[in-house]
Amino acid sequence: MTDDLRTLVEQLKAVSHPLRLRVLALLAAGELCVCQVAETLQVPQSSVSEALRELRRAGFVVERKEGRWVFVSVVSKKNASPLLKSLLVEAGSLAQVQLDQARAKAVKALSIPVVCSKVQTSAAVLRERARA
Amino acid sequence: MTDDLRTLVEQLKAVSHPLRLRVLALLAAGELCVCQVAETLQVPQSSVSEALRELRRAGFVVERKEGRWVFVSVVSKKNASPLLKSLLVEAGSLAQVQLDQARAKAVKALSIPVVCSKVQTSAAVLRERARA
DNA sequence: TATATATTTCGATATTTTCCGATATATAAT
DNA sequence: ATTATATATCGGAAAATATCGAAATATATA
Repeated sequence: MTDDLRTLVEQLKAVSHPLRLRVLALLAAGELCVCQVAETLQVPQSSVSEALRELRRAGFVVERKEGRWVFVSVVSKKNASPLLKSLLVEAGSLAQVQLDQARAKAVKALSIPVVCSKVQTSAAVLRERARA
Repeated sequence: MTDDLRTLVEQLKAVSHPLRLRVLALLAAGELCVCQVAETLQVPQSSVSEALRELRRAGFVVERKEGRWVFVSVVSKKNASPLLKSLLVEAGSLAQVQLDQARAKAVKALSIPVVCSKVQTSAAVLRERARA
């Protein structure tokens, strides 16, 4: 098997999994941190972390560290393959994905990571951001 | 998990496999019968049959029976999802796929199914076609 | 009818993937 | 320093998938 074939297969494998596809499609609506994804989708944090590792390996998402948080987002349009683009379009119309995106909005609105942080932590981050 | 998500995941699973992806990409260059695919890719015929079953389930290929042969091809453009279309574009540029397509041409040129039929059989099919 | 060919399905094993709790690591707050 | 929070990695059992020869099925030929 040639390398280029292997690479494409690996990319397809990365998204042919319910959780990984949901995570990717969720991030298409905007950056989130790992624990926000876990809270939104109601799955164990370690599962989200593993899902993101695969999506990163495939080149579909990138991460940005801020304090103890890791914020993830879909790669920029210029770095996205046509395949990824049409996948996101296709996934974006799924009922489940739309529910997930709505829930993420609610999770974000409530406060910084609902499930894994206290209000003080949120305040600290806001201070941190103001400084930067 | 909602049905629409499950369906998309199944479609992605169908192509996230080296042989299945090769078969699909091979057929993008034109219809072939099962044994021609097996001969072209040099894999057991039962493996090709199983690969095609998955691709059919996913709605990516259709079949047409002619005598004892089963000819398979990619679904028509109007039945192809945008996702399938960009996948075929992406796959079509792979070195492996281009080699496969060239080999299929040679296999077809030699005669009707090289590995699994005799010359008489080929002649019989030509007669059969002439009659139809 | 008997034989050959094309394909599918079966069976059985090997391999990979999934899943999630537990643990480790890193960073921040007190 | 101690504690709390966010994330990553590990371990390993259960489930799913891959693989391919062998048997079954279908169709054509002699």
